[in-house]
Amino acid sequence: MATRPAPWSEDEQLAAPAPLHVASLRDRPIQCASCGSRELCMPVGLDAEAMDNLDRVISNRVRVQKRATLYRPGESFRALYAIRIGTLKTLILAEDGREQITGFHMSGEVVGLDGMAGGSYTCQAIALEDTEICVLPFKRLDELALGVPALRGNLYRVLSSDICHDHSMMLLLGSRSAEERLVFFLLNLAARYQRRGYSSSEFVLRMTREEIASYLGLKLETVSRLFSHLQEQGLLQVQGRAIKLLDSPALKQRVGQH
Amino acid sequence: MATRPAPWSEDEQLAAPAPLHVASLRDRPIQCASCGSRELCMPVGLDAEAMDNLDRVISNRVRVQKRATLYRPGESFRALYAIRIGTLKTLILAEDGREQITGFHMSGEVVGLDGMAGGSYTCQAIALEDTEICVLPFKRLDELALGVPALRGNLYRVLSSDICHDHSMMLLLGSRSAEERLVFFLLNLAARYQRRGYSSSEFVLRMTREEIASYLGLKLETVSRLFSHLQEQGLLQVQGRAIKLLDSPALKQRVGQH
DNA sequence: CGACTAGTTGAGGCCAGTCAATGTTGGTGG
DNA sequence: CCACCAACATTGACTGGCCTCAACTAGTCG
Repeated sequence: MATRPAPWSEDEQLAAPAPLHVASLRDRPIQCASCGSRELCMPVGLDAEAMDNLDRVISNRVRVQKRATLYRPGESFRALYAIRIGTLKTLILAEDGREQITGFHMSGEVVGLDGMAGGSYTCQAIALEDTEICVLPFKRLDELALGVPALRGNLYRVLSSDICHDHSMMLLLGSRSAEERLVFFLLNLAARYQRRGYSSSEFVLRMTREEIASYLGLKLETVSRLFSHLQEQGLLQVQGRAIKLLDSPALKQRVGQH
Repeated sequence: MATRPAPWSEDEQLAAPAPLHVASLRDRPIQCASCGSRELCMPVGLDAEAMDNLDRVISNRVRVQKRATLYRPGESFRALYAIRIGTLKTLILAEDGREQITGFHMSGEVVGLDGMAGGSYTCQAIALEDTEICVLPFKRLDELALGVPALRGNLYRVLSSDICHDHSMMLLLGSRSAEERLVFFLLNLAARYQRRGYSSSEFVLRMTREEIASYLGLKLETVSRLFSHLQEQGLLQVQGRAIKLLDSPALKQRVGQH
């Protein structure tokens, strides 16, 4: 019944050894069942057996150093990557050199989805801090998912959530003012930290002003000015990358949330 | 091995009868194998048997009248929709009433992917002209895909392509000037018409200036002025919605393509 | 024919970008 | 440990691209 093979069906072994800044953690036994991100990640809702099988699918866990690249455009698609600990940015490059950050990703999130379409990644993923990654070879993940509806659902969910995120970014970039963009960004970060058990009102940014600006379609000076402006109004406290949201309700109101 | 059921696993029957402006074409026998869009759509690369099975998955083909809604935010996710003939726009609505068009979709393209994540659609899909749609009940599509790797690949491809499209829109909205945005838009339309066997230099827009503007994060006056401006420069000819690209190479150069 | 929608064009204003100077922070090596 | 340097961040002055508001035209439909 099947016809031509799927593009990722080649062996998932890496052709070349990983570069030094992406070190394997193969020796360390880490399991989904004991991972702090399991409630946000691929194993959500899997029973013990399925989770065991997922552990076996994960070919490798790697550490990506700050500023190092996990994958880059053109590299052939073999795997999805789940973030265990740390933060990544993904970005696309235009022919003329302009670049746009398409997302900041934290623990439990899955990146590399852009590679499933054309056989190779279209984005570049770069660590914003030392980051630990679970490598999910796609061929094996796909095969396991055949027998595990919940895993299949999670795969679909991850893909579709990414689409929804991107849609809301299009709304942000297409119709919102600079201030609204920054406030949305901060509230979104806060919510994501909260889901991970951290404070939703106090956190340290992992990215530079320039990276925030790129993500929000602004210039770094504008982001800097907005931080100062919001601080003057008593809505938040900024000290370099340390952010304290002093009045979340007012911030939410400012962007028409609730 | 499976645990909780996937959210779309309820019966795919519609609870209520379809509204009048979305009429069923159940009686008309249409098959993927004879569909003009098959090379761009879900059946790409399927063998005859798989294509037959896909035909059986398609519960229904419907006609959506111009300006009618195919699905709307909050409506529970049951199916993906493949466009057989016609054009749709998808848009998201902000709480404050602002809206952003997230895509224009033509024959062979699949919409509704945003609904897979949360159990209900987050976008609204509206026909820009009378449009014929193949309804792909997701539960059945998913089941068929278990046995058909090529179909599974197509499903992944459609999802991932959407993500890539959205990324390029984020680059467009975040880093490009109004003129670049419009030129990109026109060149993209041209390429898509060409793939469907139509002229890539002469076509009729299905959308208003305001819809183009929304998609590109601009105002309709700006779009109108840009059309006039590009026409003055001899790059294209505009007569209402009829567009003729007079110098595609120059247009491509203007946005740094090749 | 009038009402309505879609599109064009002009005048003026403002938000965010650009350019530039200065301050701050953190990593590195002496 | 501390000095140094480069990367990061802040702030100001000015500019300009796109938005806003408004008038007008063209086409459509009852």
